[in-house]
Amino acid sequence: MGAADLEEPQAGGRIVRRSLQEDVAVRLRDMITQGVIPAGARINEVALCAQLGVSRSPLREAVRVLAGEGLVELVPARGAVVRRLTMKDMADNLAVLKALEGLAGRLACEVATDAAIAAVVALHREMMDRYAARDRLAYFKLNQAVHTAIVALSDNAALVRAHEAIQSRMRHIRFIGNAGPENWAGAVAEHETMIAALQARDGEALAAVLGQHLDRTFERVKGLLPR
Amino acid sequence: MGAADLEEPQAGGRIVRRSLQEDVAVRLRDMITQGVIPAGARINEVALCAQLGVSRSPLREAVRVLAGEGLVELVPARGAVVRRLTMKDMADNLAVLKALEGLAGRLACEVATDAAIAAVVALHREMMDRYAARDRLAYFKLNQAVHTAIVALSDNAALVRAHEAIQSRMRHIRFIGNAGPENWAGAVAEHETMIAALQARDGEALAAVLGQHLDRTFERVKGLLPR
DNA sequence: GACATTATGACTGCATACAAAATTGCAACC
DNA sequence: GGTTGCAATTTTGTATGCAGTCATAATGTC
Repeated sequence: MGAADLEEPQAGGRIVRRSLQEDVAVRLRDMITQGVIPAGARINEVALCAQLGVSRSPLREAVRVLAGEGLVELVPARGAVVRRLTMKDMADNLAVLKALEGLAGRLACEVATDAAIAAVVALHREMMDRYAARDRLAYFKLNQAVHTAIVALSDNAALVRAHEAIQSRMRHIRFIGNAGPENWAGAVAEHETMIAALQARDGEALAAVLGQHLDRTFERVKGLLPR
Repeated sequence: MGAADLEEPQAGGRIVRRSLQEDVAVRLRDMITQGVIPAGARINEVALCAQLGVSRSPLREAVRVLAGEGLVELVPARGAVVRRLTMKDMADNLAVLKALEGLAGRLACEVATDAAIAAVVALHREMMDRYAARDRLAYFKLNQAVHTAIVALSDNAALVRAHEAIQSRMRHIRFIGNAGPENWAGAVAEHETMIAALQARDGEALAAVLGQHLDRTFERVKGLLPR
């Protein structure tokens, strides 16, 4: 898993040099969302180094980046621990997410170009195809991509960053929630409504349905949390 | 400068073990907000290590944390660069901040205890004292503390974190804006209105005045930005 | 048998060493 | 005059070593 991503060939674009610690950071984020490293677990440096085939320096530095993002917590003399979300944390994050996506929705309807909206719609359609094929992992990734893309329509980098920070913290819960027998059809229907509001450029409606969608998502994954 | 902070003695509190990289991170944040390391500047590791009297490991790891927070940018093979805010970045951040503080204001009026509100009012009064004494640095710090405290009243950790992340990115602009001859009295008056709304537990009013305050703050520091 | 104490092992934090890449300076060339 | 090629130096990225700290198991005492 983790392959078959949505990377563009970027023929003429700027050349990208990547450092080892960046790759490690990406891998660690994936491992956390997929539960390979469970919430609350300590990160054993030497063990992970052996597994990933890197030395401790790039791993430690990658972990520090995740700490800054709030994905892990640094405990002195005890290393890094994957942050565990309580029910309240989840609710808190969702409240913030609602505010952010609401703002994003309103801005998107105001400033996005038709082409950009069309691109999101295309993403949505691809997601629907995956739904039709019952490809859960692909659906999950495209679902996240759609939300990220809608926020990106706002053309507000700070908003994108804040949104991504919160999303990455909740991604694990969503990941396991995605595997369960929740109301998949319901979520899909909400997405249809979202896209309709976006195409109509009705910011208020989009903000409202995004909020609703988040509330219901909360309901869907609620049972998976401690306390 | 940087001394005379508002740290509690924490006599009975839990013992705090601090690592070197944490201290370095704190120092770096201060250096960035105060412009000791200017926006857009590369961070020279060996030079900073010599200045701070630490080796490269803790410095690099601290820098990685700041990168995760979005304060600096990691450029492969070229180290870390202090993120530079364009006018648009500033506007973007403010839009998000408005959404966050609006949410915080509404929540605060709903859930905060009277004692907690009283503590914020006390902070506000101390800030007013500093204003009366024209102590700009102390005023600046207390001003930030008041905003942080109001957000903290919401009892929403995710909100606090998101707010802090954005605040820390704008802190430098505010710092230099604080030194200039802006409309200090106006800002102070807005703070009075804020506190009044808080004491009245009028969430909508508080959200509105927080938004206004942010807009005007933007006006005040607008001229200090590139482009 | 339960509890306090000590000893052992594992792990993190920091420092340092080495390798690879980039910046700088200079000279040659078009 | 400006650009290009090259070499020297600086700087970053990665690996490794060592000391301090924490967790756990073993030991001894009541």
